[in-house]
Amino acid sequence: MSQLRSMRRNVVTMEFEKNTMLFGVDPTPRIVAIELGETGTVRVHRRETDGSTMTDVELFHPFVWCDADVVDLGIDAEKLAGDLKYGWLVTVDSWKELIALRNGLKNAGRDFFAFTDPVQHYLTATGRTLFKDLAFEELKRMQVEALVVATSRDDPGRDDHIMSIALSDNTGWEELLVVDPDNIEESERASLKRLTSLISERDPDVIEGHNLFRVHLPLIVARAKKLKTKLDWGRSGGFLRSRPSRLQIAEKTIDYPKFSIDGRHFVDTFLLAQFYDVGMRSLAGFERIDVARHFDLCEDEEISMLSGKELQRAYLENSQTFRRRALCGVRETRALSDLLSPSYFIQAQIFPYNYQDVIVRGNATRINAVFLREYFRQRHSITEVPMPQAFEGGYTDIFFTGVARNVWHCDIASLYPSIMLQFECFPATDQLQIFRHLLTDLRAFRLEAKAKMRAEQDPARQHHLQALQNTFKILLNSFYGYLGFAQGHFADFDAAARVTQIGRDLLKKMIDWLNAQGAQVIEVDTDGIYFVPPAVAGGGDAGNRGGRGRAKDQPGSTPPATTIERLQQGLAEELPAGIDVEIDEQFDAMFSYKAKNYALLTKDGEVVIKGGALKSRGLEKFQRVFLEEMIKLIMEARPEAIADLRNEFERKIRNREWKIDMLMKTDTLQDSLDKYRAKIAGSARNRAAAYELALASGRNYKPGDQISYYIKATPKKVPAYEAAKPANEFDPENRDENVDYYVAKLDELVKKFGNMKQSAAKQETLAL
DNA sequence: ACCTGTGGCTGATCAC
DNA sequence: GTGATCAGCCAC
Repeated sequence: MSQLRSMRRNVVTMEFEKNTMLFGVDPTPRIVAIELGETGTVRVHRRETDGSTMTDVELFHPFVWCDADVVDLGIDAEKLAGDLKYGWLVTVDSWKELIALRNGLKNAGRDFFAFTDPVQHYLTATGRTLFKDLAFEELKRMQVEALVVATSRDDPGRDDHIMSIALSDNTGWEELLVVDPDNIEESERASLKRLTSLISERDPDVIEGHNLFRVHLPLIVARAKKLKTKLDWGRSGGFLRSRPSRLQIAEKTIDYPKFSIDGRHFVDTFLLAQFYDVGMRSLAGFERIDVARHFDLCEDEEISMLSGKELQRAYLENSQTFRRRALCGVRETRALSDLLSPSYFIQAQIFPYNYQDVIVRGNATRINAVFLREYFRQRHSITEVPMPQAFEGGYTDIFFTGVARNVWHCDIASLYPSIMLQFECFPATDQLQIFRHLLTDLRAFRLEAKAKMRAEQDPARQHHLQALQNTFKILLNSFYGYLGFAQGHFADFDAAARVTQIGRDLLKKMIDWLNAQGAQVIEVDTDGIYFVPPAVAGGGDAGNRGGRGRAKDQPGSTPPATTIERLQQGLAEELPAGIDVEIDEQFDAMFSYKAKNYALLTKDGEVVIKGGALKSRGLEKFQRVFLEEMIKLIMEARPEAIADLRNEFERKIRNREWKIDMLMKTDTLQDSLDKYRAKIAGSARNRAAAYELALASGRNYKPGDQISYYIKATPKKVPAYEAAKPANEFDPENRDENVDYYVAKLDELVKKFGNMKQSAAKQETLAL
């Protein structure tokens, strides 16, 4: 009970959580799940304060927006306010009726718009959202992981079967179901039945797993089918369903079977890790071991890294190692979810989507859903999606390449949101001015949440406020994207074009002013400028005119605060009200290579590298490490040490000292293998190593899957895709990597970047 | 059925 | 060998 009370304390209700435009108009608290019920109803599951779950049966009224009256079809429609295209609303009394209505309208050739998801219908129509007044800790989250015996080529007669199913939940409960190797069929069936009854008993709101969708659920379903065992995991008894789905994460498209079950949510930490990495770009890979290592969550690395064969042996020996590995899996999944899911928990309180769907919907889609909910509430007509139109983006430029010393950075705080508000760049069709209101409120809320976070003493509440303000930040930044979102009902490409135009003009104004002050502008991207301050301002000279190492021990090279203030003040005077500029960082050196590609040496001696040319995953690890160390030497004005560095790397390649992960490359498959084959046949693309290996493997690779490979020695020079070999087939006892190939890569790097100093000096002489 | 935006760089391959 | 094209990844 005291634990319960402490959970409840983490519910921080703030004024802004009463904002109905953002959180929906209906305050019904503690809804944990919604599912379709008997005809015309939904079941609404709520968490009681004692931790139990109550189920209410509520009426369900799905709806369709039409562009005209439908009285001739014998259907009642409500005329909506305003004069936007979809000005009539037809409401029905059950999901069945909605499907019939949609078919009827389609057959009659009518234009209409309707959501496809019943939960979105219900939440939009009622203004409810999940999880209001609920602490994240009060959500019942269960973790699942099935380990399987892989069919090996050595033993083709044997089917895959489950070795174990590990389970845990956020109360700390754990259970491990191990299939008896001497009585597989019966024991496996019993394990699956036990799994189903545990789900029913412990009644989780959320079922979590790493690779839940692409690995564990399909596996469990396949075995259950074979063993004729039903998976009735629904809160009210429904069965597990799945359909193919596709997910766009930045430039990657991931195909996966989307599973659903009535009254509960599935959360795949593999997907959470993918989304996390879009912002951070710091994960080495997306297997659980990669992610756990990154967040320092590994319980026992050695155990986590057991190979499939070792694991299978441990299983057959029924060893303690096996049990530890199996449980370690669900513990890591739980820890990962603890870190990565709170932001989505908050978003589920805002957007009219299922928790599970809030995760997979894009930012702009979620904003669109808020627009439509508010237009629905005010019984206002809505637009159709506008015709897409290309528009220009941010201003990027580079004025100096090479090494510069004493580099400052200035940037405009939240450039696009500021421009949208200050210059009224709002969607022309937004007759209710939702865009303006939401943007204004979100900005105020974020400041409020930030201030409260700083003042908060309790770590748990502070954590919640951090997640909250971060969620607001992401939302704020997505509003500009929404203007240019082709599927947004209220998108406005002209408004988006105005935003970027104003942004480009502001940046150019700042550059001109800095140059006029005698500063040397180095690199510019969208909302920020790297520059060397004018000599009078800070004592740091432009570039490295005076030779290396000069600036540091010069008197006045650390500028008095007033110098920064003077420059910042001067810049501010160039800019309109509501556009705030800040000189936020200073660096000892900058290695400026190309637009969006540079490195910085911080005052603490840290090296920060930006840009695909310098740190892309498309480079092998040894290249990334070498580049980082070489650039560090260049920025530290020690270029004479580069030759030694190169020789050391060459020695390690020739002596085959590294593990293969230093030499291998990891590519993400973008197309399905069928599509790749078709493109090759039609000469629509070139062959590529990753796809050729995927095809040769015979395994069912899907878009989003990653393949690691290296280049093996071949008698003759052949294209990379012919010399590529999967990294997992690398034999450390009989190494066959092509050392000449990798040494040549090393030399290319030295040739390309080792010369940079010279070219820098040359440009500099010209510039000065 | 699903989908925020534009700008920029590189490596691999292939046609010329 | 050179340039064009595509795919993949990264900055903001």
